[in-house]
Amino acid sequence: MAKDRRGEQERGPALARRQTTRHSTITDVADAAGVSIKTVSRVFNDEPNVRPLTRERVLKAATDLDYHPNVAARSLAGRRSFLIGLAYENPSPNYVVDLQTGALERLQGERYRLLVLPFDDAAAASGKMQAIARASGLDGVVLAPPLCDDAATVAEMEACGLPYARIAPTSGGSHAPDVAMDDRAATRALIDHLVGLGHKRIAIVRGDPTHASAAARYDGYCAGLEAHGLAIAPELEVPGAYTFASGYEAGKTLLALGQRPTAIFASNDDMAAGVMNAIHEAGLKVPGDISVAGFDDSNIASVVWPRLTTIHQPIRDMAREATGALLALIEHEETVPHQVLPFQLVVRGSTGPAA
Amino acid sequence: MAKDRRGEQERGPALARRQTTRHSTITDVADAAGVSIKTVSRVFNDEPNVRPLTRERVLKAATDLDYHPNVAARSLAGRRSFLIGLAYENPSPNYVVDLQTGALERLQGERYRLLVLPFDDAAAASGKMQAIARASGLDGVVLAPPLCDDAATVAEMEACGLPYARIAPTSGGSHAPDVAMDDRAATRALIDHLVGLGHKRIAIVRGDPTHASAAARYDGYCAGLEAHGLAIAPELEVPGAYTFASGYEAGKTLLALGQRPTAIFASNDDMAAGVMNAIHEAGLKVPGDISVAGFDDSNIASVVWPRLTTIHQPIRDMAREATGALLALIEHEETVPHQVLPFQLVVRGSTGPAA
DNA sequence: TTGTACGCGTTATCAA
DNA sequence: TTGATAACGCGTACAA
Repeated sequence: MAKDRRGEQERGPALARRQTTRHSTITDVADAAGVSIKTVSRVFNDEPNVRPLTRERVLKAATDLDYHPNVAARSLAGRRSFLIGLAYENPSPNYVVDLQTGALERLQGERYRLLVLPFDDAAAASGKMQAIARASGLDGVVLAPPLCDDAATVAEMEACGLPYARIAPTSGGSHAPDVAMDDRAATRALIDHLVGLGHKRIAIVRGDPTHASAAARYDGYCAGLEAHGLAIAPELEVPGAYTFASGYEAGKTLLALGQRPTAIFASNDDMAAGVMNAIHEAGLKVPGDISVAGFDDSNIASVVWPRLTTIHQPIRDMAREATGALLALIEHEETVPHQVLPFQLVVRGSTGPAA
Repeated sequence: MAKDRRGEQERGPALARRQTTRHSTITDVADAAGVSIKTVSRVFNDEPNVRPLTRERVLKAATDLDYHPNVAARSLAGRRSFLIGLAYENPSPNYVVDLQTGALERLQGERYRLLVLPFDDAAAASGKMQAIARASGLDGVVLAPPLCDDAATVAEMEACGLPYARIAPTSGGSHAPDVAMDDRAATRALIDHLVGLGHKRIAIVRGDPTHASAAARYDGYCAGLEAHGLAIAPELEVPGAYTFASGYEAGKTLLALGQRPTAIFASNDDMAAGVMNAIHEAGLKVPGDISVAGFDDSNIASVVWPRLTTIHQPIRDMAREATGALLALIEHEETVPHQVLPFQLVVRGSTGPAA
């Protein structure tokens, strides 16, 4: 008993709103191919137990009818939305786009789509992730730093049971898969580079203390100095907030010192650009008078003058891998182990021999 | 006859996958409030004809049960996904994030969610918008430049009947609402500024010819020169591609000229940064030797040294308004008229008196 | 290897 | 102002 929907008495007033042609459904395809809807379903879900010939008939019918599975129906029946969220609170556009690009790369060719979830700060996200996820029907969430280190958010995710993965986390309390980079070792490599150029007074502009990466980079800085037998001078450590403006202020502070540093390591590129701005304003030259190094290798690093020596952080790669881990979790409920991706020291024009 | 779902014989093997608690449904709320599901539906859709008292009872029950409407079911039954796409092919992270921020601002508090749709170029998008929209079940799409000027894409959108809005379009053939800015007038304002500083040899680095904005800005440049009785010298017009690298090359070309310009207008900030890089490398000073101006007021403009004099383009505002126009189209089928948003000349350190 | 029948949680129709 | 009931299009047991 065919249900005979799709008769001539089509287009209820509410339905005829816009679409000129009714989209064909799984039933249409089944009828056209002379099979049941279950078989069509099997074909479109790559399930086994379909004869190649049958499969072809179905595919042909689908093509002829320009059939595309209805996402909403799939979601409802299958209890999954094929929607994943990317949550971040990072203020740097370069970073954000890298993040998105990486996630999207992994989703390429999959049925999953990406919803971007920007937050002003951890407080704005805290306690709301679950509600947002439910309101949007998310199947899972990728948490970028520093959100992924926010205790309240992590606790909430653990409690509500929604699959999630973290990018470059540094805090614990989570059973979620994650992809990270060794910020400490990377910073050490940068310090080694500076010391190799003859620098002995190396300053640091520290990152936003709420980002765990700030601590890791500071650790690397200290370890680097110690390894080379250099003293850690308190006046050469100035606070920052990972923003251009904070780097600019930090630069001015350092330039006002009685005995200036010969090199400044800014904990990210945005701050390094700010530092350089302050140096230029003071009429000094980079790297002639002072060398400057950043961290991230974001777009800004190759756009300022001189271009920044920095650490290339594989943000895209991390986002891609984290998304992959999330998919594995959602689809097979399997947790891929903690991954550490390699960094790269990129030497450009902003660092040179010590004066 | 209550259907008695939600009995004790819960958790089919496939269902029990993750969630510890079954989410309550509209039926649960209806039962708890002693009304029919239709009434609950009315309340949650702000439909009329519900007694205030009844409404309250429903709301109370919903709160008690932590009820949230199921997105998939809503989409299926209502034939709308509450999902809109933001399609762009812009390579500048600053621009992209502004775009997203603006769109999300408008979506704040609405039921709609945003799907980002980046494309490598117009060719990658051409002919696929409809398929993507269907595959993701989009209710509508916001097209950013230069995608919104791609003839094939526009034609496709017009043909398939999916609601869409355009940001700063310059091509025709579309009935969609759009929000724009007067690039020509803005460029004129910039030229006026330079002429006011005494410049007479003003060069232009043109934008990517596939972006219609490039032509508008060039027009403004010509109009500005003419208005001040200045000649348009062909050797002072060099091509560019809206990228940092193309600006850098253009800068070198202009510096190699027998008689150098005293000011360079780059058709966007990225190229202006490239031009400044070339000037610095040549050992010249900005603006002492040459003034440089950009267009967009993207993040890069306030991060290079000296900071760029530029045109503040209200990208966020345009994205917000375009998204609003799209919502109006989707919800009320009403096309809001073409909007033109104001620009702003931002004078910073990169322009100064002619030498 | 294939099909039947039911359920997913809403919105929409139409009657009350 | 309300409610019963039929779609919406597909996944999934279970039967064949």
